[in-house]
Amino acid sequence: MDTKSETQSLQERLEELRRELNYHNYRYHVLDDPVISDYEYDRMMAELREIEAQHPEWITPDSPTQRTGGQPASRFQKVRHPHAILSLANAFDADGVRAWFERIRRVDDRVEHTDYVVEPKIDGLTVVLHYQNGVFVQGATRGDGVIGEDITANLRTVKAVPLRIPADGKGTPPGYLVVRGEVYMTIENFEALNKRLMEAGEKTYLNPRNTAAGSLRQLDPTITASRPLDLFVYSIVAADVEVPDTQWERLAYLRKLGFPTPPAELCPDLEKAITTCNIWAEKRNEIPFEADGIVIKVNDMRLQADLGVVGKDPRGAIAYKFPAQEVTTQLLDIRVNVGRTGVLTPYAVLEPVEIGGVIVKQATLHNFDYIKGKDIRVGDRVMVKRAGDVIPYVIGPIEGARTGEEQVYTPPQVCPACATPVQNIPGEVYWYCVNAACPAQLVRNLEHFVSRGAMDIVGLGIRIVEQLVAEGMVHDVADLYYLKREDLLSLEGFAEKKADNILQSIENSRSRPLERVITALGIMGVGEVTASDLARHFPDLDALAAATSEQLQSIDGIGPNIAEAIVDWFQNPRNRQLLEKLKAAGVWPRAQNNDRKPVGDSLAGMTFVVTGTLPTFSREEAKAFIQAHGGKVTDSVSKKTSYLVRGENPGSKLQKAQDLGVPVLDEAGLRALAEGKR
DNA sequence: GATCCTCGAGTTCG
DNA sequence: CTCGAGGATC
Repeated sequence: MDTKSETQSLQERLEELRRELNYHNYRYHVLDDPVISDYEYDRMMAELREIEAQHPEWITPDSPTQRTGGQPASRFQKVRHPHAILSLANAFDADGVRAWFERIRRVDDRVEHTDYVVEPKIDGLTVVLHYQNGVFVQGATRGDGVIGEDITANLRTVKAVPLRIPADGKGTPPGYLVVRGEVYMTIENFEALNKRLMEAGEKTYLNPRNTAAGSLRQLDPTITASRPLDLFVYSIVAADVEVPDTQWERLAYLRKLGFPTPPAELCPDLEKAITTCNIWAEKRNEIPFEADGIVIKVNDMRLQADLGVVGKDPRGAIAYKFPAQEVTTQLLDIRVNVGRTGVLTPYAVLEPVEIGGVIVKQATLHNFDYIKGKDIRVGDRVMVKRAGDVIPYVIGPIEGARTGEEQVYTPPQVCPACATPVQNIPGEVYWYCVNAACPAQLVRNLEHFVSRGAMDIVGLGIRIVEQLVAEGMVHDVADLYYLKREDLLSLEGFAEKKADNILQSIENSRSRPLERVITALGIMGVGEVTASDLARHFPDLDALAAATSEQLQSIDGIGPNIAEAIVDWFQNPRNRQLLEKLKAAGVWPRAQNNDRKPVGDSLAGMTFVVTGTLPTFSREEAKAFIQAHGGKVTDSVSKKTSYLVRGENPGSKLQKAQDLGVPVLDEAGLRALAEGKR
């Protein structure tokens, strides 16, 4: 390898990183309108540090590593902090934390036996609060760490900021005290605020951090006052009295003065601290505010001070960053899927990007109104988030990053699969392809028909379904029962074993109970729950086909719309033909005597929601267990939910349950409840 | 008529 | 998990 050109390209990368970082710094600190996520910024900074560590001769005073922030905006008065408000070095995994430990151990061997305080790194806006004789006299933003902005008037409106300490009036206040904290917004308050802003037709915020920063930097304090902001205080910047000499005791001291402090844990050694971090990382979705990582601090403040500072990062603490759940990327294209009901669903094609450990290339955009409402354009830099742990979605465009090249999206006039003009029911959000013979719809229909909750034909996945449709072997779902062995063998990738397995699966599905078959038909608005209600009221499909709208509406949960959809479905000649074919194929279940005895009624009258993975039950088993004991299972937590059953890695439902005060059980608790024990 | 609850439909990656 | 919409309830 040519080392000369390698050095050259490394130097180019260095320049590029500096340029980028300077620009993003300016966007973040001066314009208050960042165009990349903090995580990406941290990553770039880490890369730059890495290069500079290898080539210390390249470090220049204007390198972004040599300072911590940009120039403060001019509209607020500038404030010089009594001491530099430092930032933190980052680690991105447990080994990064251990490497930090090794570094500081070499500096001072007392590190060997120190303990640590672990606190969440809250995603908000850092503030510095000044108290004179117990009275709040000034508050400032962090700014570049040396000079911040005076936002006293705004901070006074934040209820969590004590205007007088000690807040309980007991004891003497220090003559002079400066503390550091983080102003943030809880996820719940953020969502409520965004909803309000949206309803008022105003611009919404992308995330809680953005909102907290934007709210605090309002020139009009009455706007700040209307924003539900919160505060955590976690460090003492300056004081004219003796303060405790460990971080752990300082937190207690701050609490005693009346400051809200973050949840924290005292860990006897580093491995314990790392374990604690990992536990918190897993519980990340349960905390009511957004955190982008966890801070590990050497508990002994004297040792912290002695360890000193590298650049602008104190050695005595490190931020263990979570993998990003929210990142920005380029929206390359918007394409459209056709669902089995003919609904057109737009999705975003993204510049591949890593979110929470997986590479995301696509994200749903829900519907065309969503694109329009958020003003998402092709070519935009967008903020993408993985909801809970799984499905990525586009939160919105970063308008500040626009170049003018972005294209406003126009929904298609015709179905992307069959070119039939699209239709929309006025007042409704969705657009439909109304072609009953649309091949895309047929594929989706078959997919639904063979799916687990319907006919459960195992081994018949989307790929094979697509093949069957493409070869013209299947024109409706009933054709599956008329497939010949030779047909399957003629398909690409089919050998005898595979063909026989699939034929056997299809054969097995002939005996599915009535409710499954009703689900499989794919009547609009009729899913598993409604299908099973219907199966309880009608002995077979002929009886259901003969039902009038009035009869159907007498069933709980079925109103005029769904009743009409059912009647319409059975009147459609195509569907009548389909039913004949099913009947001839022997797929004609009769309602079973639904007198499987409930094991008990100990859970009667109670509604349950399950979240996360349970130790021994699968989701389906848990559901069956609850139902067998007379309980009801629904999907969403509401005030009517009696208990939330939580497993490993719970989703946002747990948060909601806690907000609503719904009691939470684990699997053992559920079993105990079912058995009537307390 | 408004609000809450429940259901259905579409969806990502490995 | 998210959203929209239908249905139930006050």
